[in-house]
Amino acid sequence: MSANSRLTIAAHVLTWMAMDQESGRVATSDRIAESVQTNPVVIRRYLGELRAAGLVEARRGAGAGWRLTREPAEVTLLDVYRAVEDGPLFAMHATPPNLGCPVGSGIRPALGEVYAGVEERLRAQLAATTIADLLNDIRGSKNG
Amino acid sequence: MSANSRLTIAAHVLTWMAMDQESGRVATSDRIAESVQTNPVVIRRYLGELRAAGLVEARRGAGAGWRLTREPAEVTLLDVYRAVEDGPLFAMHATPPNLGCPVGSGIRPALGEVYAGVEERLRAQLAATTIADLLNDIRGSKNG
DNA sequence: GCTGTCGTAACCAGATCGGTTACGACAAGG
DNA sequence: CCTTGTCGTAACCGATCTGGTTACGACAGC
Repeated sequence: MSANSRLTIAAHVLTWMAMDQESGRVATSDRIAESVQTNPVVIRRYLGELRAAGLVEARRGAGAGWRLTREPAEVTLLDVYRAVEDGPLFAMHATPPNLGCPVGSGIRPALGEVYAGVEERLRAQLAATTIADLLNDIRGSKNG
Repeated sequence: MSANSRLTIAAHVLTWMAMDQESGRVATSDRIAESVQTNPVVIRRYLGELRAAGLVEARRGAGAGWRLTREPAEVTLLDVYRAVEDGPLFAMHATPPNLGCPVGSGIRPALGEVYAGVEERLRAQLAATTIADLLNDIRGSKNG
């Protein structure tokens, strides 16, 4: 699989913000980029998508930065997934198959049913974990 | 998501072979390519991966072609998935995060647990559908 | 106005994937 | 033995995706 780290990065960003918001400091793309170890512009691109999904908001001007719009316990990985991934998990043929062939015409609906079930389960599982869960997990393994 | 059609194509190929083997003709990459509507070399590449997984075998020389090595009812989509997809569904950071940061060091194991659970369910669901199921589905919707 | 940050465009590099051409390897059949 | 048809695979191209980087205008607080 073309391994996709977008969900990982986005979850990292939000978890970092959830932890950082207790410090009273302002979350900027520069500080987040230090934790992810990448370029601030990359972080701003992710934050832009998260903002479009309503998960974060930005303040501009001097002393600008980012803020979570919801409690970390109310943001699930499914919300994050929806924010940064658009297409389906498994795609159909890039160019249509031969519809004159029984398999060519029938394989897409047949696989479509399977894929729909798989994705539904996947989403349900992602919805079962929140940013707060991740934060607790991180703190728990650190203390214990 | 970088929509991946590899599982779709591989399942198409195997389902086509399952249907075609009843005709008594020889399955060649050229004939399969007609149904998928792509280049025969592309099909041979897929068949090469499926052969490495033990799902098909090839005969060379004149009158050469491909054959399924198992009954279609004994080949699941999980077998196909394993044959043509290698990496994990969700990847971790391409370049490691800042391990000096609690989130940077803790996010990977925390997400790793979630991802492992998701993949396990995904595999279980793919294992529940066989090539024979797809073929029956195709024939059923055609007749009904 | 000065300053710091966002917002975004632009370009590059690497990886993945399908599409295509080409050519050697192989085995059946005449 | 040689012709034939297919496999097996390398090589190259182009499209797409993603991250990395530079650059610069927009914005708001001081």
